[in-house]
Amino acid sequence: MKRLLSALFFYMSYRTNTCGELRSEQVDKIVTLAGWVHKRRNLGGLIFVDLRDRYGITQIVFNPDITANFALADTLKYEYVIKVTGTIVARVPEAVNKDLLTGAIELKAQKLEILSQAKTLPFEIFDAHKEEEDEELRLKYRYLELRREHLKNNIIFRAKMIQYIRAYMDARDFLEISTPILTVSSPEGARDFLVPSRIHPGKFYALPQAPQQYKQLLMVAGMDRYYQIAPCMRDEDPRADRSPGEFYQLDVETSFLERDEFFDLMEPLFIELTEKVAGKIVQQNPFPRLPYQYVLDTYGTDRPDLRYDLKIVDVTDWAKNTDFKVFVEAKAVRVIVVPSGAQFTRKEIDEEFTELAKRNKAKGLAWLKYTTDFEGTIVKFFKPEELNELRDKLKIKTNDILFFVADEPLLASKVLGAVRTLAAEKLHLADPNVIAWAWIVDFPMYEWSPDKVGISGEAGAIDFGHNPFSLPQGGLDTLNSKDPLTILADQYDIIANGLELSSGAVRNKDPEIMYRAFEIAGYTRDAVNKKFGHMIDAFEYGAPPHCGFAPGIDRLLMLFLGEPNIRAVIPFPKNQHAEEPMMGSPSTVDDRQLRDLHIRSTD
RNA sequence: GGACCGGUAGUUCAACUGGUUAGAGCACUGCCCUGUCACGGCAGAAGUUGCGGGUUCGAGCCCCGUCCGGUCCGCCA
Repeated sequence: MKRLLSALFFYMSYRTNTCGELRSEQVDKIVTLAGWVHKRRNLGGLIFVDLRDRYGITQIVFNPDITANFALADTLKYEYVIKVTGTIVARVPEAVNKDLLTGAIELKAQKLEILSQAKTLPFEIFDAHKEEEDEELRLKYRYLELRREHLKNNIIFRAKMIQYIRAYMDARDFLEISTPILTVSSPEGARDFLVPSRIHPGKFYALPQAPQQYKQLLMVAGMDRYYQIAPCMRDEDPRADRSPGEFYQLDVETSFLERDEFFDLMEPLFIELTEKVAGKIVQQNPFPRLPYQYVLDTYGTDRPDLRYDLKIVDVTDWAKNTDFKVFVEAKAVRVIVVPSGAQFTRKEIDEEFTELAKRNKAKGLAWLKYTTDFEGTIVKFFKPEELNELRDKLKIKTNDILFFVADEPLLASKVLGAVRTLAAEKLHLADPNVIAWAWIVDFPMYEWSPDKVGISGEAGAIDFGHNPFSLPQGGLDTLNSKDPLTILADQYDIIANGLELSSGAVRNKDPEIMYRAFEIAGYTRDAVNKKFGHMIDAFEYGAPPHCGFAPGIDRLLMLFLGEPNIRAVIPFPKNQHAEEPMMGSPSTVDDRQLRDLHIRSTD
């Protein structure tokens, strides 16, 4: 009986194969395929249908001599869901479609069944290379857009990458542990999403911006290797590379590892993802470990694209001895030499480079081309021997261009950093198949925050540079003896191709160092106890040394897939106004729900 | 919160300097077609030019307001 039922089930089953797997080897087999009508070509007495599912496309032929219900095939429209049973046949050599993996064969349909009809579509599925429709429309019908090749492949890639990460972590004794979604406000800077409590009138949960405190408490709990594909929620405005509202991180924390041991443990993951999952090339292995101040000076940003060299050089000493007043009087003069940059036209220099420099708050952008000799509007301010000295010092070659910024040292580098990016873009210096990973280390513990109100009541105060739970290098002694703005933290970033993927840190697990670190940033002992009492408390019951990081899953996908827009790697993204047009979130709720939550809307 | 760009058929776009009945591809409807794979051919339907006001003999086009969308800055690891 059981066997009879299963035989019957097989006979009645929706499909025996997928639309992506059939090859010449399966010729003469009788199969059943199910999927969507991707294209149809109705020749009158003969109908071709490209049948599509997640796995691929197979051509179906309906022929009145073979297909029992041929008339039904005449009614097929785009995106109908159908089930077809028939025989696999080899195509004649002239009819082989080389663009299709299944192009050597076709399915000769004996029986057709329509499983679901489809209305006229708001946009075409097969026309996937375009994607020019209004994004609002595409987001509203995201389930249709997800049928398109490009987006479908991105989402499949996403699943594969996460699967690879899980296997990697599992093989290294990491435990995947879920932390609460309903939690309390976190110390990080972004605005929280709040969830009103029904049971506690006037109180709110917060959605996690990151599971930062939980993962540290897991270390105290002895779960010495933790990870999670963690949802993070932040109520901030979106950007092309920043998902509005929510995103995912590979959240990681480990105990009993020095910083460099942690790097050694995690680096192979990024190398394997680059090479095995994304099929790209790792530029440098092991990853360079560059100090924060060095990259800021040399590339004008803490997340330089290292696929190309183009370093910024300080020439303040040289500039002081010239007669060019702007250079002599400036605090610093920095220069970037762009090989082959002499090809940039005056229009490009004025309208693109100088404009960019001004947008970045430079007063101007000086430049010199070197062809047979130096040329440019500022040549007249220098003596020949000064220019020769510069040429030798910077090893300038024919057809180089030099961009100078004279300003505060940091600003000069920052502006030239933007110039560097633009020049590289225009000269196509970045190889899209290469990923240049690097660790940026030694971030400052504190920074000057002009907007923060200090203890004295006036604007401007010392604030944490990044994560307040980072360990200051040198510990308590350093905190007590050095100028706070010179103290470095055991804090690091991992970057690639100009994208920041994660920050991380060796954490501060010592209550005394914590109190002192917060004190410098203007928090009293009481304030720290009130806000982080549970953390301090936990650290007093035996806390292991621990460190971790949290690379953004969506950013990793953008990097591997070369997507400039983060929404192309998220199945159901929110739009620029943090709305989701398909489901219609956020939405109003009825009065009764609000009453239950002790909430009244003022709008 | 601010700056810039945009909004014409289901969709992607066109419409000269303000001038006839706002056009084309794809999709859609009907007909023809047995080897197509961006199939082909014939015919057809489809529009409050985002919305409101103004200037003009006349506005898709110019002006004012407003709504919506995109990009960037502010914000944000």
